[in-house]
Amino acid sequence: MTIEAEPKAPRTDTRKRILKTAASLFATHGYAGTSIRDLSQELGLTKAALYYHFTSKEDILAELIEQPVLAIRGVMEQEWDLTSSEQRGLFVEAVLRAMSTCDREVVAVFKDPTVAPLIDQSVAMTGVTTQLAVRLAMGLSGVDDPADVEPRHLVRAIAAVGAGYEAANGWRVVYPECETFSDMDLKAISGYVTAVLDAESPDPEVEARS
Amino acid sequence: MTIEAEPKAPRTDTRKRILKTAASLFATHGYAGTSIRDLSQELGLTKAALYYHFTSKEDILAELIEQPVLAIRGVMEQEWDLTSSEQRGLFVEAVLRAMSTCDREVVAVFKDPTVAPLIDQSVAMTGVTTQLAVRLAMGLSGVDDPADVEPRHLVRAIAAVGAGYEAANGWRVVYPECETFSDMDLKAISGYVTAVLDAESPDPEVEARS
DNA sequence: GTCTATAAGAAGATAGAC
DNA sequence: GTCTATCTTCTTATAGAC
Repeated sequence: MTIEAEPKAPRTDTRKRILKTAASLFATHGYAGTSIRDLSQELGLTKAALYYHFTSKEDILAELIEQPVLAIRGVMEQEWDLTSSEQRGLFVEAVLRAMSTCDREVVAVFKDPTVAPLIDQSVAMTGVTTQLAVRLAMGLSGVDDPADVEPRHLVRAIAAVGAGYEAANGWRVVYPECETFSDMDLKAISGYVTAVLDAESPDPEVEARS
Repeated sequence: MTIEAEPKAPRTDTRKRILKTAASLFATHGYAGTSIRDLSQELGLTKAALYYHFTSKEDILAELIEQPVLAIRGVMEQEWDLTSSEQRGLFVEAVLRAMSTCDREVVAVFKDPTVAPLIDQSVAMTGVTTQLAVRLAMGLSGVDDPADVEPRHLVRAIAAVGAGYEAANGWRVVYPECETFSDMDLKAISGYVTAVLDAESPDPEVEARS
C-alpha cells in the first residue's frame, strides 16, 4: 500500500471552492450584488451544480458566517468588566480572535446591509458591530443597561469599533499573504480601538441635544 | 398681492421626496438591496411615476452623491502637507465639512460595494474612503507617491478613516435631531481620526511580510 | 456531481391613456 | 404628473438526463 497524495475523492473540495469564491464575491460586490449566476460563472460551473451543494443562496451565506458569529457571540456572552481601558483592550482582542475563525473575506460581509436581516433569522444576532459598540459604550459610561449609555460615549464607541473593523478588513488588502492575525497584529488593531475609546478629543456638545 | 405660503406648484417637491426616501432606503438596505418597486411603494407612487422624475435607478443615485463627491474631490485636490498631526486634523475636518453638504443618510451609501463602480462611471472617483486613507498614509510615511507608503501606515490610516466614517455615519443614529455637524462635532470626529493616526500602539510586525 | 432545460417571479424600464 | 399595462432581462430555484 503506497502513499497516494489524492486518495480517491479529491473533487469534493467543490463545496469549499464555492464557499471561498462566494466569500470573495460577497466581499467585493456585496451579497445582494452577487447573483448565483455570477458565482457559478466565476467557478466555471452551472447554476444547477451550485444547487446540488447548497439549497439556496442564503444557505451559502449562512454557512459562511456561522462559525464567526457563534465565536463572537461566545465572547460577548462572557462576563466582562469594561470600565477600564485594559479590560476593553482584552475584550477587543478576544472579539478579533473570534472573528479570525473564518475566511478573512467573510469579515467584509458583516456590514453588508442586505445581510443583517438574514443573520437575524438564522443565528439570532443583530448588527454585530453595533452590539460591540453598545457594549463598549456601556463600559465607558460605567452602566449596566444599554439604555443608560451616554450618547457621546456611544458615538465614540461606534467610531472605535469602526476603526477596528476597517483595520481587520483592510488587513487582507494590505497584507494579502497574511492568512491569520498574529498576536502582534491583534495588539495593533485593538490598539487602534482603544486609542479612539481613550482619546482626549472633545466630546460632542451635549447641551444642544435633547 | 398678498403673501401666499404655497404659491401654486407645491407638489413639485415629489422629486425631493424621492431623493430623501431613496437615501433612506439605500442607507438601510443598500443600493442593490433596494428595488424601484420598494422605493415606489414607500413613496405611495407607481414605478412609472418615478421614471417620470428620473431616467433610471442609477440616475437617482448619481443625483444623491453628486454634491458631496464634488465637494470632497475639491478638498482632495487642494495642496495639503499631511506630515504633521495638526494638518491631518484640519484635512479631516475639511473632508467632513464637504461630506456634510448632502443628506446625512447619503453618507452610508459611500461604502456600499455595489455603488463604487457606478461612481467611477458618473463622477470618476474610486473608493472615497480608500483614497482618503492613502492620502493620510502618505502623510504618515512622509512620501509623495502612494506606492512608497509603508504598509503599517496604510492599515493605520484605513483604521483611522474607518473611525471617522463610522462616527459621521453613526451620528444620525445617536443624534437623530441633529441636521448638520457643528464645529464642535467636527472637532470631535476628527479627534477620533487623529487619535488612531497618532496612537502609540504597536505597529504590525513588518518582518514576516515580504 | 455536473449538465441542459425550464419554470415562476422580480428586476429595470417604456408606451400611451388620463 | 401620475396611472395601467406591457416588455425584456435577470433572478432564484427545480426537474430530469447523463
